[in-house]
Amino acid sequence: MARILITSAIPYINGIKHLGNLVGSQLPADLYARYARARGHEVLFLCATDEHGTPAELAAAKAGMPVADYCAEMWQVQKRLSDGFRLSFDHFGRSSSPQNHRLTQHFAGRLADNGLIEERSERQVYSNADGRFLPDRYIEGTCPNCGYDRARGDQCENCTKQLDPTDLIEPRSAISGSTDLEVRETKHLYLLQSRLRDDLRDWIDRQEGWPVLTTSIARKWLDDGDGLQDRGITRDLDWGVPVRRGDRDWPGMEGKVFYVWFDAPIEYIACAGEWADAQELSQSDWERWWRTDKGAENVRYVQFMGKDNVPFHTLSFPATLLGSGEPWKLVDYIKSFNYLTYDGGQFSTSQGRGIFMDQALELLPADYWRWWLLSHAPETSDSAFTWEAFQAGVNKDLADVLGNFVSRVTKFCRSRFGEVVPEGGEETPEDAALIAEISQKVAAYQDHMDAIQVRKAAAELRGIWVAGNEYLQAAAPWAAFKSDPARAAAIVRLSLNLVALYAGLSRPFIPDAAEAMAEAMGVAPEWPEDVAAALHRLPPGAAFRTPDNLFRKVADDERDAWQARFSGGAA
RNA sequence: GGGCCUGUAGCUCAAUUGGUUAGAGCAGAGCGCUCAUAACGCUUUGGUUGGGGGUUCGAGUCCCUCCGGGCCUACCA
Repeated sequence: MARILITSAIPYINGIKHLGNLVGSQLPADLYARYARARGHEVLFLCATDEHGTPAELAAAKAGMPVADYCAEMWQVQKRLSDGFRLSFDHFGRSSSPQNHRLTQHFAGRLADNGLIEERSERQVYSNADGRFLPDRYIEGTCPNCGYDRARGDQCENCTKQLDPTDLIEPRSAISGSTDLEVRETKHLYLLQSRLRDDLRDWIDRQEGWPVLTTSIARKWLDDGDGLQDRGITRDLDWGVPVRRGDRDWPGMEGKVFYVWFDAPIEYIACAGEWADAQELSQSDWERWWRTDKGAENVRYVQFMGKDNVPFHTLSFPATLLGSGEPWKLVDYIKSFNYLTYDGGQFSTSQGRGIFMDQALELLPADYWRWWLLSHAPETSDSAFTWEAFQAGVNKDLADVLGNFVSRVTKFCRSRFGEVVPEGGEETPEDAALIAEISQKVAAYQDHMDAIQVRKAAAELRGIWVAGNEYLQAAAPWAAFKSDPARAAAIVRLSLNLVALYAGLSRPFIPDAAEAMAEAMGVAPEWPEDVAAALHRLPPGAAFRTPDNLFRKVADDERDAWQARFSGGAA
């Protein structure tokens, strides 16, 4: 029994996320959270929307809404979709929460008190037409290197040369197209991460077993060029956490907000506060997860994220926590993921290419997506979504191997013995061998889940399902029924127990089907800490219900129709 | 340009970190079963581990080089 704090990278607010986003953070985090709870650990699983920054302001403007209203509405949308995918967050918060405002300002104050924040003057491009400063990538113009006329202020996408906005020929606002731009002087706060470089490196070096993806990105940032760079943590925007030094004003910083990447990770902590408030708990109830002086010293903290998020979670956020000088809990394990590609290219929000969470749930129930995405999680390299593979995977694994097993067992029993767990018959060495095999496979499954090896865990779970079919085929209760009905009863009894066992084991991956299996067997979907005992769990004579088929198959023509529909262009 | 990751059967992936004959699933072929969603089970075809060179008793694994794919490169998040 341990205490495990789990956070998923918080999804940005400006629209519905696609399946690539989902499989890179929220879905594996949910898998692990569900597993940890099933094993009896105390879990706090948190996620939230990431609401600040320029893209949120622009998306709200495009929707013709005040940004606060837009975010509130999009939070509702994302919450509903999270529920649809059965993401079991203990709380789904918002980075715009009052709790996060206070905490972000608190951290800034602590960092300033510790000499880790510096005010710097810099020159940035201001658009008079848009009435705002423009981040580099929101400035377009002609590339001085290759002549491409839609180069961005940070980099030319055509020749990949890195640019400064002032390098562009005929620069214009990417938002309005206006060329009425000027360079203005503005002051910003910088977090002096460079001073924490050695502390951060020591901390990274102490970690064992982190994915190569995680540590290599962290080391690259620590050692690249002049080493870890200081980072501006404020912006000239309206929407965000107002810059304050703790609970005091910050002279010279009026009208500015903290940079979204400064306040977003802090929301992991603030979200625990939101959770406590929502549950009518006290401050100490969330602090025991986050403060090592208040109970968090024995918490294991695991983060899930896509690879693009790694620098902020390995460096910036730890710098914030370490630099505060306060005993905040640092992450113990960072599980990072590569990208899921769609039919050979990138999922693209702007081009409407790929499948988005709302669309996915219109096509098929959550379990189909959860199973396929998790069993193909991009752990070692980018992995590809194709409709052919998706169809083959869900049809074979879910409908044929698992669904059909439940169907053949329950329907055979119903037709020969009725809808009750049959009594009588001796347990044979064949049965004992199955129990031993399942026990061994469950141990392997648990090892993979403990190590957060998602694909290996999925493969092992599938193997456990397959073992049921192998057993049934070899034991052949339909043959035994004619010569030795008692033996057939024993085989069927064990097989029905397998269905109940599968419910508990499968629940982290496919929670709805697991519930259906458990309900049919008249039990709760519990984790089999003792497999042998679990396989004798159903009392002879107990009633069960033959469930509807757990999974339908994806037909070739609907696969083709979906492929055509989601080929892109139709945003 | 620099850095990181990656390349294994037609496809998707393993391979206990240098150790026997490189393994699974899917797809293909054959057989079996008839309880079941034409499902299940058994058997089986299929590999010069991207090419070349090197180190080693031994290389998918380490080194060099070439070729291909991907990502990151710090003011998008």
